[in-house]
Amino acid sequence: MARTKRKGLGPRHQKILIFLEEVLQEQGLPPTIREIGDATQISSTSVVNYYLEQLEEGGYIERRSNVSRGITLLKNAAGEAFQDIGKAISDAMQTLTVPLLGNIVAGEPMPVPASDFSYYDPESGIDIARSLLPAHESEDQLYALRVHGDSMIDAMINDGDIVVMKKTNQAKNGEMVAIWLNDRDETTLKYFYRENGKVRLQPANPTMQPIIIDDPRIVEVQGKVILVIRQVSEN
Amino acid sequence: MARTKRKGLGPRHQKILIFLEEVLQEQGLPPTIREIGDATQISSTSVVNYYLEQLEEGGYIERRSNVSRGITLLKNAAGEAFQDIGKAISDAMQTLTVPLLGNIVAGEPMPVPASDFSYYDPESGIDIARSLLPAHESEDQLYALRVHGDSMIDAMINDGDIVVMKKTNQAKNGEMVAIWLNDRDETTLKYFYRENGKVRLQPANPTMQPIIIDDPRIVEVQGKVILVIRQVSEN
DNA sequence: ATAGTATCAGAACATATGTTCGCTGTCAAG
DNA sequence: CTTGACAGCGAACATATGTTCTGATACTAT
Repeated sequence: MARTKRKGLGPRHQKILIFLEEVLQEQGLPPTIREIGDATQISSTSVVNYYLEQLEEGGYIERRSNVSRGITLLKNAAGEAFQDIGKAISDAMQTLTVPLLGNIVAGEPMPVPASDFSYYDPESGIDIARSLLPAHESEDQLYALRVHGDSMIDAMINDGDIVVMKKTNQAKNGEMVAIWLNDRDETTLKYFYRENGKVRLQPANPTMQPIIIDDPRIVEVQGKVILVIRQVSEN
Repeated sequence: MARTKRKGLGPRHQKILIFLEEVLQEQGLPPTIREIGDATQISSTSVVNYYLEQLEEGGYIERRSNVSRGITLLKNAAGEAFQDIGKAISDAMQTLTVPLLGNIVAGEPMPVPASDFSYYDPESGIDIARSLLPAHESEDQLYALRVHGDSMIDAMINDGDIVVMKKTNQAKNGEMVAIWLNDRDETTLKYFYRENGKVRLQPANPTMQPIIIDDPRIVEVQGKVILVIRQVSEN
């Protein structure tokens, strides 16, 4: 009924992408439609626009409408993700700042973010390379706490360590979670296992014995441990 | 005869420079004159232009005439040269890739980089945000090892943990170092103290007893521990 | 006070730049 | 052959954006 649909990138798409990469590298400023046209031997601005629309659909670029030079390169001609020129976006992609909300102190409930804590004033933050985190962690569910004292020694966590947590109320088997024990008035970090109606809390330190909780209602999951960081002091 | 000449940067110059830096970081696209005006409470485009001219004279920015958004930031408000937009330099500044050289296994000497290992082919690397490291660590002295087994439990280091080390042959008191014990044929991580001719190796776990070495010659410092990272598995 | 300069506003202007539309040519399927 | 999707051109249009001009205000050295 018609011509076969375009499969991949035609030579003009590629030319445009290559030119975009070049210009961004050299000028630090995205080109105009007419500049692209000149560079790629496309005489009409509408045709350039035509290809830009396709590239945007394909996820290669991003455009801001009615903004001059409002083109952002996302993938290059080879399809590799392109570190955006001039943007720290790639920074934000590679490193992630997790708010340091407070301290874990033995005998006190540990700080837990409000259910919506997307806006708040972090006293300070911890920078974590994204590659250290599980792939899909959404930034706004994470927070960090600093451990004070030796109360978490059975979790192999030392005084001064930083734990990066993910806010959650339920634990899956095998996850390390922060748990508030109603009957003892204390917070601990343990591996969580639900076993025929009971809850087994397993210390990270394999030389230590688990705690078996008969009544699951007295355990309250505060969050899930994602990462532990220990900065060994310089002294 | 007239008003005293402007000396340095007025508050508006600074506001503009700061805004420029911000926008470039976040948008990756220089702002228009009107956008600058809005952001800095300058109601007239001519006034913005006025300040931009001054900033250009002062070498803070560069402008391309008759080009929309043709502003390039050269120095920031503090007068520091601004990392060239469009370079991944800022990436490299904030995150640092430490080569993962191998594993620590009980009873085997742990891998130590050759004295010059600036060029080599890392099988893999660990990304660390610079802010997690002591300020002045030079990148090429660092390497990482993964701990296998429970042999480092007395150092509060678990199976699977990653230790970031700095290559060194001598330890200062109070530093946590990797030590090869000649007489026992094993590597351990301990806090190092030299005390009247003897060496005291203190486990990180405060519940455990130190090792006292009478003859300092049987301890061989392999490196110094900078950071310990534990990625809690997802399962 | 007076003059001269720096600072600022607002408008008018010029043009740089994105958007839209009509029209043409090609090609493959029906 | 006809049709319809694709590719392309050029012009017209709308507006986003830099530039310039006139005038007002404030401040300071003379």
